[in-house]
Amino acid sequence: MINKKITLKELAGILKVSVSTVSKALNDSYEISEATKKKVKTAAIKYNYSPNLLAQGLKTKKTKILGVVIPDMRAPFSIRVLRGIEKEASAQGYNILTCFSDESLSKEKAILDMLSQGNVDGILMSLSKESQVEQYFDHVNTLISNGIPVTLFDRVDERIQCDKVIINDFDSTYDATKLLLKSGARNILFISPISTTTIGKNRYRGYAFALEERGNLKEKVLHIEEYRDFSDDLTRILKADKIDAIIAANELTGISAINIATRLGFKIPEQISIIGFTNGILSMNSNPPLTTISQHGKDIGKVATQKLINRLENKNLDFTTTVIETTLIKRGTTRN
Amino acid sequence: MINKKITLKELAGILKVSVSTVSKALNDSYEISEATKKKVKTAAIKYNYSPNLLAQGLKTKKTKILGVVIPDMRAPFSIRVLRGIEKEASAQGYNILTCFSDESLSKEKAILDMLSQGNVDGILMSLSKESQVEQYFDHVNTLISNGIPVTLFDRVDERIQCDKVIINDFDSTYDATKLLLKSGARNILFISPISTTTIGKNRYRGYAFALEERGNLKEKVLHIEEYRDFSDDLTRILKADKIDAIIAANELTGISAINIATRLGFKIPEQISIIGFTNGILSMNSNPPLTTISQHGKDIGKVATQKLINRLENKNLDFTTTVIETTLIKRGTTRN
DNA sequence: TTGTACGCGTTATCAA
DNA sequence: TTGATAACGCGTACAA
Repeated sequence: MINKKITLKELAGILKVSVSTVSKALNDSYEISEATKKKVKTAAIKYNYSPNLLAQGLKTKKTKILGVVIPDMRAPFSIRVLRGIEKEASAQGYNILTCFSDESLSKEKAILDMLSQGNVDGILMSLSKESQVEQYFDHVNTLISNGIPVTLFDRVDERIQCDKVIINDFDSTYDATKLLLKSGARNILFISPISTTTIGKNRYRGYAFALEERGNLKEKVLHIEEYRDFSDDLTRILKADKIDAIIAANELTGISAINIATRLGFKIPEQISIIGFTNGILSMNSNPPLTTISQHGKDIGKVATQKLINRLENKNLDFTTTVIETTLIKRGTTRN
Repeated sequence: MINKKITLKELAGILKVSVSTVSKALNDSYEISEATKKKVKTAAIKYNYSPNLLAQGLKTKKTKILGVVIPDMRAPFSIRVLRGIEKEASAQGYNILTCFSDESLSKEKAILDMLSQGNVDGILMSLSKESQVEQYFDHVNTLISNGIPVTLFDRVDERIQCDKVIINDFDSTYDATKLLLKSGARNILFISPISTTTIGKNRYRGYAFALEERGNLKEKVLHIEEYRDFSDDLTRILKADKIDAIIAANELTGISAINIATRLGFKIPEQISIIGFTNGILSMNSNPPLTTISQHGKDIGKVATQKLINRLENKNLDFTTTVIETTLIKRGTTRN
């Protein structure tokens, strides 16, 4: 019995003016006198009017909704990016429609299909593993050529022409490896659950390049499956190879490495140093706290959103790629 | 240059039939012959037709979008619920529009305002702290009386008449406390960053009741601020009071308690047992792994979504409240 | 300064 | 079995 929804037409009826007068008054059109504007606006508040977004969208072709496609919501990094996106979007008056592709190409296709049916003004997305493995991007390119702006973040591909926001994955592990070398490590193990993604490859390259540059050091790489227990593999390697440092290609792997090594009796960081990725809640609360490469997930989300909205509101911009620099956050799992 | 969007009208033009015929054919109306149905459908695929969701929504008053309002996306529990929601929703052909109230009443109002403008068929939400402190729920009740179905989960209030999904917070801490007592603990500290919420109060009550039942034991409660470092307070208490067990009212607090106690040289669980909340990624990866009360966040999300969709598709149901039972997951921070 | 009339892309009603 | 036509709620060119 409280304030029921009211339409423009009904409001016009009450005020005994035409629909268009009400519409224009509400939109502050110069054609309407201040007097009626005021009258209409107060009535709008009194009768609790608010425009129907669907009708408005249908008319203006703008919904003020941004589609977000994320491959894996279990990843703390994804959540940080999502927070950045949501915050920036809502600050700019946009809402977000969040979808998860579960790293699957077919789900990704279905999502883009749905999102291209008029609901969203633009799309923020990170490619699924499967898309990257299959190197299939037609669905994304179709979307773009259909006129829906897309901003890719984190997992991107050069075969897709659009705005992009990435981190310098190569540099991140290159720097991390150098730090470990400087602190005396000589047997650095690289553990990666994301070897199939472009990002995973770049992180590996940064590691490998630093070793090669130093000369005389052997690469040790452990490819694992995401969200799978790898304690047996790691235990074997730790015992056999006199590993004195570990770089993990994502946060969870870094945390698990700490736990496994600790359980085996290794002192961290005295005997084994560990560096992980993502300055997330896990790293801050591990024991000891994990030294990580911060990807500034929130910034990525923020910048990606800004770029997308910028494109929505200003046509004919050139596509650009923004690189967010990573930062090494030193905590308890590395020496000095 | 690829498959451009096409409308019903254009498709009708191509096929030289009327718009309504195309619409009906696509919707498998009994009025249309199989022959033309087939013809229309293949043409629809060929010309890449898909309905404009806005127009469809405007017409049918259904958008197949569920609004989700969550107070705090940093909470691992929220994320688990969100996953449950997303999964169930997408399984049932719904999409979700995710919003975060940041525990703020004014943001919560703004969000509901926006969501009530036609975009969503129904809303899933958990109340913000501020709403619970202020005991202000008019915005939610207005929404409901405006005809938008709402399902509340986790943080609910009896002054809001709608479907609800909750856990038995009282039982959860009651059981946890009993377990600790049984294992020999006599000085159990309860740490809570959520004392202002109904849930926080119930969790406290479960703890207090178990102590009272046992008789002769003193309550020890530490109220803290969420996401704030409480090591000083805890250190003081741990040193002064010979605490032998801790119950933390949420996951992050439990993890922090482990770290602080460990840093002070206490052996866990030998000297201090710890039980936390939420069977999340943090608890599984702490050192030692945290014994937790699993709230089955994904189930909560799933059930809440099912209830909402059920209401959307079947009118005039009575409101019900579903209680999801918690489970104690014993891991490394408790004895035997 | 205000009002009329049309269209956005659909579905639904009614006639043919 | 098919087709005109109105309507959903809004914005806007154009007329008044």
